[in-house]
Amino acid sequence: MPAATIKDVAREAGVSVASVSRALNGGRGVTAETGQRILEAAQRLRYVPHAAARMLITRRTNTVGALLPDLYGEFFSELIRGIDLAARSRGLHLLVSSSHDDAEAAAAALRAMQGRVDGLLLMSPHADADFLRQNLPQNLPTVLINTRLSGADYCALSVDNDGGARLMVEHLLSLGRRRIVFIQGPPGNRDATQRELGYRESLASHAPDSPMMMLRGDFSEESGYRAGHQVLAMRPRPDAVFAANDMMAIGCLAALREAGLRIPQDIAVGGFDDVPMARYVTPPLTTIQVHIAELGGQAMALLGEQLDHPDDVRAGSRRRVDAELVVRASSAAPSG
Amino acid sequence: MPAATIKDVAREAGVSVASVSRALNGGRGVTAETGQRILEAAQRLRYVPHAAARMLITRRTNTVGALLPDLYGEFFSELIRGIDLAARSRGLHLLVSSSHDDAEAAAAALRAMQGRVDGLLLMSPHADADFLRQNLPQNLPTVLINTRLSGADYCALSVDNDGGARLMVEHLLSLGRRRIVFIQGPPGNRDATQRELGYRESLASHAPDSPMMMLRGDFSEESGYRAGHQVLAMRPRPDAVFAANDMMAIGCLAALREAGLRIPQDIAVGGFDDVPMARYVTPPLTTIQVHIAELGGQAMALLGEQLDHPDDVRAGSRRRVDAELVVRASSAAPSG
DNA sequence: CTGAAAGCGCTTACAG
DNA sequence: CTGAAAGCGCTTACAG
Repeated sequence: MPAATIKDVAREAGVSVASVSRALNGGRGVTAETGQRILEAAQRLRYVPHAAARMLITRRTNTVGALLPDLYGEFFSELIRGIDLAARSRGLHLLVSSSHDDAEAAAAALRAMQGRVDGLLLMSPHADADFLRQNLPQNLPTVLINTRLSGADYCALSVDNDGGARLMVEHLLSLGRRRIVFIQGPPGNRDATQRELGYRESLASHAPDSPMMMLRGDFSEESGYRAGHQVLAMRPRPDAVFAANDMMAIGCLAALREAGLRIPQDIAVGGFDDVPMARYVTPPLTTIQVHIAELGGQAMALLGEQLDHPDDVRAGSRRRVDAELVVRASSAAPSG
Repeated sequence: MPAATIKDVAREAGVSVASVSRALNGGRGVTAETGQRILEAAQRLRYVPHAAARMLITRRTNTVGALLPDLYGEFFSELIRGIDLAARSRGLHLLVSSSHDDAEAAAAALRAMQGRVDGLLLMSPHADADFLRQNLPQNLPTVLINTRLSGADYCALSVDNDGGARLMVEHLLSLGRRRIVFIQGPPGNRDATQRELGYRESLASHAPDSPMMMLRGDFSEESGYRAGHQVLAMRPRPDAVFAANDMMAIGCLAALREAGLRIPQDIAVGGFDDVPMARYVTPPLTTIQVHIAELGGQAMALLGEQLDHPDDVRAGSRRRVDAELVVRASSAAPSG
């Protein structure tokens, strides 16, 4: 037997469908007594309003879409969880889509979401200004997460990579380290670039005499390991390494320890991300923690505001999620 | 300006809406020439069919729902990724919902999905037979993932915990270990119980003379650490530890090493899950790997079959995803 | 307060 | 091949 419709409820309660609709949507415009009768009838029939019909007439889907580059790994896991929680608390459903290999696939995913969502959370390497102009349905509330976009047409939210990196450099400097080498991430990667910028800025302003030293990496543990070997060959040897992410820091740590260096006595090591593993390597890794779930939650909050007040969207509004220094054993004063 | 509708396209192309619909849905029933004209008009207007209207009339949402207990952590991260990939390859959208603290919240989430999805992937601690009968919309194709349900009314998919645990025990036995202690998971946890069962079965059938030894744990690293101390106190000391999950194995490893035991020479340690960290502890952890993404993918495949052939649903069909032994340095022959 | 009716944007028999 | 029309299940002015 097919699911009950509003007609069935109306018949069961002996009223019109209009009254059923009113009773079930807040109960305004019906007497308490009719309302009660309708509610009971609906319960008896296990009536659940047909979502599509409601969407069609109200032009509201009560759903938000999340377009992400991937779902795998710590970062996305936390991000989507933050989004999910915030969406649920607003009574919104969450439609996810990820793993778009190229811009065309991302565009298709974007199109496919059209009409299914009231708003969009978008994080994509393809999301430059052109792409958005081409593919984003106009008037669809959208919040950009961690995109490289600098334009002022959309709300955007990102991690404070720059500030986080500065925290790390200042921490290392405060320990008395003066020869801090930076292991870069993949060229063109936005996070990596911003973290490097923070390193440069902080060093320039707080220790103008300290040399800026860069080693190439690609975020992989292996590249960190290789960079570790390069560090070993540098003369005079750096007294601290700051890797643009934890995995490289971990690889570097391994290379340095294999060579017999004591950490942090001989050389301090810092990373970025605070992956779960950071606490488990030997010695535990000093790093920068970002509250990713909060990133997702705040993005959802921003989107929620747009949904509630479509008129005064503060397009171009930017917000950042703070990063935080987590000191562990891999960094300490040279003496001890 | 509001989004273009099928009427706009019809007017633009100078045909009826019926023809537009036919042209855009496979092009059967229109001449190539008209079809072409319609396609161009649609493109010009950036026409995207209104999803809700289509759902309403076709009774198809082209969406599947995934109800999960959580989204956080390695397991769910991989699971949802496997689901997402498989869904996309079938042209299906993915609606997710998670973190239902109690049965009532899970029920509400289930109800909210009604009418929004063509099928359901369900993994929930609350999903016992009663719960499903009460809350699952009838006739909604559903695949249960890793539920404790033994009934024969639904398709179900689960991890082969039992077989995986047997692999580990057989491995340890093959190394000559004869006193293998098992660290249990949380009481009532299905995975934990099945893994323990595998331990018992395997020991009983392959080494009936070996003692069965159980220590209580709760899947946390701390509980593994505590269990490690208990292991140290046992006389004669076990020559191998099999923890019901990796985190406990890692905690146990720490306790044993702190006490000066050599691993694996003095005692071998095995875990279950193959979390990313397993490769990074010292020594790297021997464990059981489960292809979680495959679990998600296969669940989606099972659901896809039901969607394609609603008539011959093989309700009650069970399937398991294999587990695999990954040997690392934490286990080896006692000699070295 | 209540109901009849229009209409949201589609698809699909049904005629022509 | 093509179009007019019905209808999917709702909500919401509009009357009464």
